[in-house]
Amino acid sequence: MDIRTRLISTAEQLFDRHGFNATGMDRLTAGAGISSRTLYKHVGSKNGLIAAVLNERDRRFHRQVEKDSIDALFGALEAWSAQESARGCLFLRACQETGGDVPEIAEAMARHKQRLRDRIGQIVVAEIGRRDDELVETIQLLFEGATHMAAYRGITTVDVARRAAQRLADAARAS
Amino acid sequence: MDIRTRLISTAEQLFDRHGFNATGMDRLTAGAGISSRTLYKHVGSKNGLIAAVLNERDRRFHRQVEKDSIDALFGALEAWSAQESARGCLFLRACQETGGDVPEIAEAMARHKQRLRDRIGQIVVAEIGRRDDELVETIQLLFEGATHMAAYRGITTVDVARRAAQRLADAARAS
DNA sequence: GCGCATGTAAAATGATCGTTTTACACTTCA
DNA sequence: TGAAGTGTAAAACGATCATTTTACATGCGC
Repeated sequence: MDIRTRLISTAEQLFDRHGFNATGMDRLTAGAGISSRTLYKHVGSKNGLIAAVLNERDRRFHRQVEKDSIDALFGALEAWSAQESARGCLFLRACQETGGDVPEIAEAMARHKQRLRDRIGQIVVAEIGRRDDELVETIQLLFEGATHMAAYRGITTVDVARRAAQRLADAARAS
Repeated sequence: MDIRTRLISTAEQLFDRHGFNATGMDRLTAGAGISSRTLYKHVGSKNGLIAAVLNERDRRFHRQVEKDSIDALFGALEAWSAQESARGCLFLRACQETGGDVPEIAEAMARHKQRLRDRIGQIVVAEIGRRDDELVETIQLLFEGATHMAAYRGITTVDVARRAAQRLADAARAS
């Protein structure tokens, strides 16, 4: 496997499991099996590594979440939570741990959330045949809620979110 | 003001603004205007301080959220987000930053979430005249979602969550 | 075969971490 | 009067932080 890929992948796991500040560079180099010199050649700094991890995660996330129905969207979230482990939104966590002071990290978060919103917007059109910004925001609320509640109640909460979103879409379709 | 109160209050602000690990003891002592010796006499350790902050926040939060209707519940969340600043759930953040490895912190989080759930349970009974676990979980999903979405979309999202919860309760009442 | 990129190992950088300790000042109450 | 309690200031603790540097090994194209 490519060095950069291996580095970013192990860093993602360590950041997710232990937090960003609590994960030192030595644990990252040891985990990836590379020297610190190589790490800095590839990502420049720890913040650069965090940003790289987020951007890579964003790509993988949206590949998995590229669905056209509410049912499939929350099915994808359920699968994601099951395989990646549910510890809340890593993008929000990165921003919170850095106080929102690192531009490359804050921008990665903003991009990620905007893409999620766009995707839900497309799903709403597919489900009810027209745009409905309030419904989009409500589904995003349920999605965000499920992401974080799964951290302490388990992934069964994703199913509850899915049903609620479905019911609200049904009501919007009928009106 | 009491020393301990002042310490916990300034620590809460610093933790919320900059994160737990990123806030050093010197910034905490300087912020509270006390010596490090006094800090350790009062809370024992940094983790002890975090736990104390969370438990105090839990008390204040539930005092503010002690409402009997969906409308008032989300109104309280809106006020909370406006005055305390919206940076996601501080209880979840504390657990995430410590990897869930500190019992006193993990327990404070669990207690906080259980109390929130109980409160929503009472509201549901008041609103539709009977228990409905699915509705309780859905409202908690919207509450949790609003808490985190407010961090990057502003507090207007709380209003969207309130309306969705209201509509779902109306539907449950009618069925 | 030479130069160059790319890697490693390991030490050094200076700063900052959480925590403890030493030494001293003030109040309170018996 | 004096001991106990509660506070401060400041230094020291060893550990760990992110980052840079020094010295050396490898493989590849010209």
